[in-house]
Amino acid sequence: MRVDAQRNRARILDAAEAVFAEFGARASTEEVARRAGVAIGTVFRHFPTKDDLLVAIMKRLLAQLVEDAEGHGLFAFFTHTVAQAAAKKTAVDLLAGSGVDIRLPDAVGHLEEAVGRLLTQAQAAGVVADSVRLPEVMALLASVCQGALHGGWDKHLQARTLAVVFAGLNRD
Amino acid sequence: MRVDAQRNRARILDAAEAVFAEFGARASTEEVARRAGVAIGTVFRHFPTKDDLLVAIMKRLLAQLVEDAEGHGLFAFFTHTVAQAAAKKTAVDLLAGSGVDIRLPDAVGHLEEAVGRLLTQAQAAGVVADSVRLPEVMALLASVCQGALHGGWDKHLQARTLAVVFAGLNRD
Amino acid sequence: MRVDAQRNRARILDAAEAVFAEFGARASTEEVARRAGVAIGTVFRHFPTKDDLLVAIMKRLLAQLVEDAEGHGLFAFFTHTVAQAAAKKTAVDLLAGSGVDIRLPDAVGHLEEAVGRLLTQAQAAGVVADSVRLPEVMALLASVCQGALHGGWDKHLQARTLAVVFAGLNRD
Amino acid sequence: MRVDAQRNRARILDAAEAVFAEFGARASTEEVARRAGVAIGTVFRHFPTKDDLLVAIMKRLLAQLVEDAEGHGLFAFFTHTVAQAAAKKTAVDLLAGSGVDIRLPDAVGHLEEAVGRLLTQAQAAGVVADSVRLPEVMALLASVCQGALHGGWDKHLQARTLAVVFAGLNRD
DNA sequence: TATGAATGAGTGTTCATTCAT
DNA sequence: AATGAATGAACACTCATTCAT
Repeated sequence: MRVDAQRNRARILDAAEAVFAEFGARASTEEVARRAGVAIGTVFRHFPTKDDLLVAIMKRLLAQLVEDAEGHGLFAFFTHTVAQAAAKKTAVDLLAGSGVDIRLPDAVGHLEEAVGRLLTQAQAAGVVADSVRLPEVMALLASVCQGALHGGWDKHLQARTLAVVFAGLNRD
Repeated sequence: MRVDAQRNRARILDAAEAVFAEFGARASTEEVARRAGVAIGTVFRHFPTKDDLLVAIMKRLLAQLVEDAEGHGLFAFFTHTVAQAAAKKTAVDLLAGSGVDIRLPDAVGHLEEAVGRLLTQAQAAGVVADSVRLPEVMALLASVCQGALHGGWDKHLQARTLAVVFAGLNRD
Repeated sequence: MRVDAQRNRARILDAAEAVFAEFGARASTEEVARRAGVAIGTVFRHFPTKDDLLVAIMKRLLAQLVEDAEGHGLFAFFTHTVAQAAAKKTAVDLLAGSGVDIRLPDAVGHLEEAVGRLLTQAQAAGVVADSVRLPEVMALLASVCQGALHGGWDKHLQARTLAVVFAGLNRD
Repeated sequence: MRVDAQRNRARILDAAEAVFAEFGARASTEEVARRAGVAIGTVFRHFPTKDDLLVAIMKRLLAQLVEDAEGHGLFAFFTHTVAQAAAKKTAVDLLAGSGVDIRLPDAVGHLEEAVGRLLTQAQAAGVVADSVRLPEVMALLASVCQGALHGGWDKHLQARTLAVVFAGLNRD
């Protein structure tokens, strides 16, 4: 039974990620249940509140970002993350706080650590100026992701925009 | 009575701007009416649809931005707009499209023209590289505004982040 | 000023007849005002209540029926009235009492008198059996009008249905 | 819980039939819920739209008519149905199309078949002329029901009116 | 533990009616 | 007398959440 429950939890998370990515955080919990192939009660058993569900998604997405950060350079990570932004609509949306107030100190902290490592490497490699600090890097990452997401930028605009940011990081 | 109606229209817009800034676009039209000191029917007489109200707010805010663009340099305008972002939460939020689908080609077009002029001036003055084009400037403006808004950045972080962007624009 | 008011009253009645015929009694008073080229307040000055307006229309339509009754035989009047039913949707609808409770003893009385005269003539001419009384004639008239109206009968079905009724009146 | 749901569905239908019969199709869904002893959400769970509820009532009533048609002669069925009309106000009202646009081809088709059988029998028995066809029989049935319903006819007037119709059917 | 029916507060919107101009 | 802006009760419908089965 534990196994089934675990499987259901995962299914619900997957469904929720897809549904919220498609319709925004205003999508109904019923729709999530439908997509997960589960009754509405089951969703609420696993996540007593809609917000709990959103928080859980966020945690997964942030963990995914941390994983992505391993094995890339800072600029590659930036580019990759921005490109994914539209696909992972929810993450950015939720970080952006669409109605829901979410605090995820741990998950965010881990991401900051990961990006911090990339920053240090980039500075050691001389591609980012020493005066740059982590907060503005995180700020720029979040900003450009949101811009890319909501603006519907094409690849070309993404590239041009990131070029400006990278130039700015390289030397300011 | 035209005068009173005009006054009410303005009051409703002010109230709506405040309410939507505080609670997001999901705030109820009733709350707007309450804050405007007006019956719900009056809101719907002036704006037959909640979306009409949101569009009207957007138009005002974009017009305000256009006005702000006159008489500033590009970087000053950038800085000022980002600083205002949190105060004018709605504008960015709506541009970001939280649920509501809004097309404002005219108003957006005017803003682009205004920023385009600033860009040309900045390039003439040699503070922005000639390779920079308007689309990425708009993209960066929107991005950083959203970042500043949702991330709750303090003045210091705003400044550091913009410093990177300005350096990037200056030379990339 | 009296003249203008009278003109407005007539315009409102005309508009109301058209609007209610087109959209049913659920049409809004605003729509009537719009079609009459008059402000909503003017409608309510002339007819303090929507029901008052409906009653006024009914009176006009019944008076029209009385006029139609002059110079026709009973069967011709029947046929003509049924054919008009769809065009004069409201009359039948209101007689049918769609929500609104209306008592129009005088107007209905006059119509009954007129039809009574036709009945007497028809019996004198031997085309309607002597055993037939006015109440069932009125009942059949109202019934078939409603049927024709709501059923969307074509001319052919109208004719066949009336043929049965006329045969029944001729000899029962 | 399927059982409880079924019970609720039935209760809602009963309540709706009563409420719409009493107040017309303009009665509020809330009133139906109240009379059914159920929360408003339950009504909408079973009938996602007010129109769905009206359609469901219609289907039930038409099915009832079909059932009534079994085991009666045409005239008896006519008489019985007209007498019931006032009690089953809604059916006629809805067939009459008060505002709501409803298509019930199947249910109506079944009723036509049933009445068609009665007609054939009546013609075989020689009480209805061979020249009479089903469409005008249906038309007369609907018409007289509406007349009886909205005119508030007493038993006596019903009988006299139907006598004319039956005479007309017998020989025209 | 899963189900899905039930709840009911809340939302956007309409419209008859009132009333200040 | 006419205008049309304002009112506010009412409505159809949604959805997060609870709970009986």
